[in-house]
Amino acid sequence: MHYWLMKSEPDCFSWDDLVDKGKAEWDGVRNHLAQSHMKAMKNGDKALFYHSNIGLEVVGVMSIVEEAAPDSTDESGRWIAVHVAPERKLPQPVTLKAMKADPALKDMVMLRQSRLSVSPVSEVEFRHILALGGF
DNA sequence: GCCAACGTTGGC
DNA sequence: GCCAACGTTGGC
Repeated sequence: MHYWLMKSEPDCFSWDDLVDKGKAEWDGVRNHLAQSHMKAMKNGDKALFYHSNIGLEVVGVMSIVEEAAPDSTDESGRWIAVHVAPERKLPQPVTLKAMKADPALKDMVMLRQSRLSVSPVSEVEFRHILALGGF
């Protein structure tokens, strides 16, 4: 089992949008490193859903329900997407500020490479964020 | 193959 | 609205 963090701008696609849909294609990722992370995802892996630009916080946990397949929004055939489903909403969102201030999270890939929209999270980091979020 | 110019992302 | 980081493009 591996853990990930995936960013979305909530005015484009939010946690509530994902809950409404029940399952969604995580499409539109056009960065090779982010793509390689998505290709490494396995069914059952967990991913943190992070709201970028507006909110700036981790709001919930998703699971990967379909592994990498061609991105339906891509006509070139070069890009892939995975499908995700909501698992649980965090009782308390975990803000970027809180993550930056926490020594236990100082090595998080998303903090080191802020522009990367899909990044790996260690199991320790994942559990720590869930604890901060009220689990 | 290098590098300057430019575009995009994302935090502030 | 600005700017830093970083990816991409195109001229040489």
